[in-house]
Amino acid sequence: MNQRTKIKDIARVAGVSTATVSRALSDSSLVTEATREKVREAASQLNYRANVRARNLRIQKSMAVLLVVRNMSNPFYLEIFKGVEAIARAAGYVLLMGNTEDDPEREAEYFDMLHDGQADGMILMTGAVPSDHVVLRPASGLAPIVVALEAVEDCGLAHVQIDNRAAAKEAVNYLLSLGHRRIAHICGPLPEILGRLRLDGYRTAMAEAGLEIPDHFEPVGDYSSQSGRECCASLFDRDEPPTAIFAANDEMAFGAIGELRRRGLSVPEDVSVVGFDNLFISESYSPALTTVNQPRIEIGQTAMTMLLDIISARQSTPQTIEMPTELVVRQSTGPAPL
Amino acid sequence: MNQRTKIKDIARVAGVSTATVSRALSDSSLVTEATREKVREAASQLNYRANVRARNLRIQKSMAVLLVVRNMSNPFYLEIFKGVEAIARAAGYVLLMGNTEDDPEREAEYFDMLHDGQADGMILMTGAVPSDHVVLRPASGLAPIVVALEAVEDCGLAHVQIDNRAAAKEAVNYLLSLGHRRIAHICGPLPEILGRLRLDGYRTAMAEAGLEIPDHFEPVGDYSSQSGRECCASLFDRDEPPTAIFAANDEMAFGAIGELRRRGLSVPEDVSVVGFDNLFISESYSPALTTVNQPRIEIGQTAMTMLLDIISARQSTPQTIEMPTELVVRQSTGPAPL
DNA sequence: AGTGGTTTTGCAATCGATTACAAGTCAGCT
DNA sequence: AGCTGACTTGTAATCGATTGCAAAACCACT
Repeated sequence: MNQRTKIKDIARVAGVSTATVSRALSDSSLVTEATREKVREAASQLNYRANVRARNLRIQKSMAVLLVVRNMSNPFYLEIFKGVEAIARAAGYVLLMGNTEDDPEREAEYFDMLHDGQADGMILMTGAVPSDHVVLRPASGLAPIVVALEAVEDCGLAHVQIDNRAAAKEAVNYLLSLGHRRIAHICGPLPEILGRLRLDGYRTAMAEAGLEIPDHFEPVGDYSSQSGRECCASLFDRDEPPTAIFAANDEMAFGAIGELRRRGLSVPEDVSVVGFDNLFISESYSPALTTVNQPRIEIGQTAMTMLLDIISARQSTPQTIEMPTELVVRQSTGPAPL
Repeated sequence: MNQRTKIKDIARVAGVSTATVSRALSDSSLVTEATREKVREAASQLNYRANVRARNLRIQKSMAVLLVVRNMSNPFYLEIFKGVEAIARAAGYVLLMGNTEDDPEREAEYFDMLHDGQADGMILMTGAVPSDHVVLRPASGLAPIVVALEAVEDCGLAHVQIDNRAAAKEAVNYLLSLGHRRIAHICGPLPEILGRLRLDGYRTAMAEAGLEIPDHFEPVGDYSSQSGRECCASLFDRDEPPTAIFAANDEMAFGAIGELRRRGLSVPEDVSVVGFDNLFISESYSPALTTVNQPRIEIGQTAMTMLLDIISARQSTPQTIEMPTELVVRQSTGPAPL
């Protein structure tokens, strides 16, 4: 049922050759206005739409880009999807979704899809790259891949990033400016570069303020709110608990706030909490969460724009673009208690 | 750079014809084990992957399904994506994302994609269907379209739904069982069937309990937390405010809770709040939100499974499957105050 | 009418696979 | 040896568009 009329039918009805039909419909300057009109007439009468599969084979493109994430149901990606989609569709590309679940085999599959022509390019939001895949070393030019918000070292790929270290540092500095001294950091998983960079920013800010970080002030979570809850509990089960918590993402911050409330502590009067990401929900959380905003829509747009530049060979060296972050101060932070 | 080796190259290296190569690689029983091995050898040596574009043209499929939503950055869809993706990939299909932003033109575009063979099927999560599109009346069989969580009347399309009315009723009944009598409902937009069904469930429950609904107890929001906040304010700016609020979705419930807190009311001691959807974040909200769970992963899986059945012509009449919902009781609800 | 030049059109190759059909191979049997 | 039938392989058509090249049409001008 997918296909009915083909170019041949139009040609017959309009009384011209298939070549002319093709040219007329693609607005080539090689056909007279009269012919074009005749063809258009026939086409719309027959409800014609060019078969994309045939065209793609012929022009050697698929007009599709792959967007690959580690976990499709992570809300963080939503607006990135949106940004990517907007630019892609404007350029006539469709968006293929990939979900790796951190499975190396799946990751490789998506690279294969690039290789076998199912997509013309790929935006990667998984930190992993198959070590030695053919698409990584194209015969000429740059691999049509943009790594977004993750970092792959020494791969010769284009990147769109934020300065995680600086952003974390800014968040901690803000807490310091409120008079907090005992500030803890709920880390993300440390095998990942992201978690390490944010931790590093935290440590740097503390060091520059001349503060020692107690041993147990750096519990490690996994970005889930449950882990935020547990890390928070570990902080408050000991003496001299922190007066402020900087969590490596918003979800862990939510977990921490829940745990604090469970313990009868109020935010921000007793403890201040800062998150990272500025999820859509952070603003309507109560208390509204102070957090580091990542310009996600713009990140998506930028990544897709870069990818288009690479695909069309406008760009042939791997660029790294850094997007600005911004600390959004809301109600979950306040002056340090006395 | 996308394509390098083709079937011809393999044929040459393996010393057989292209037909044999094709057959060997597709595990046809028409080739001897020896030949197959020879071909496999050559293929892996040359790093061969079949060109998907060529194959798709020949077999007249695109092995892609379209997932079309109104707004890509709505967190509600996340797990549905995931469910759809899981089934699709298991069946060898890739997932194309569509985003309509409620623009009828865009909606039509996605139907065109079906028509011109860019996708083999479509899962629609927009309530809208172009009134008279060719794909809606295929020459034979059923249009390869499944409508999920929205309803399109009289369209002859397959549906996956939940019983919104019953679910809403159950939520309100629960509040009634806690002793609440003044229960308000923050509605979703009423032009949409979803909003009307939930409102209807609320009214039915109230009527069956013999309760009158005051005029202003049905403020209408737009599913945003901001609108939840405003609707809540409108309820509490008058005398005899409700002791419980049933919001048509979780985000509005969050907004309402924020507003209640701002007014110094505590949840659930002073006011109980129930949401709808069970967003990922609702569990870690504080207080954890009592809400109606929709089995989103399963909804996605079911929709995709139905679609596959239609595509493969295993199913030729438009079915409607109803998925079960479940009231998840958490901390945002409690006994009615005296 | 003939010439040259510019547009328009058509023919047929092409993209790279799959597959119907024909042809070839081989073993077993009389 | 010749025949039958089962099993492999190869040839070439096909999917439906795009496009290089050649042919045709048209126009203006001598």
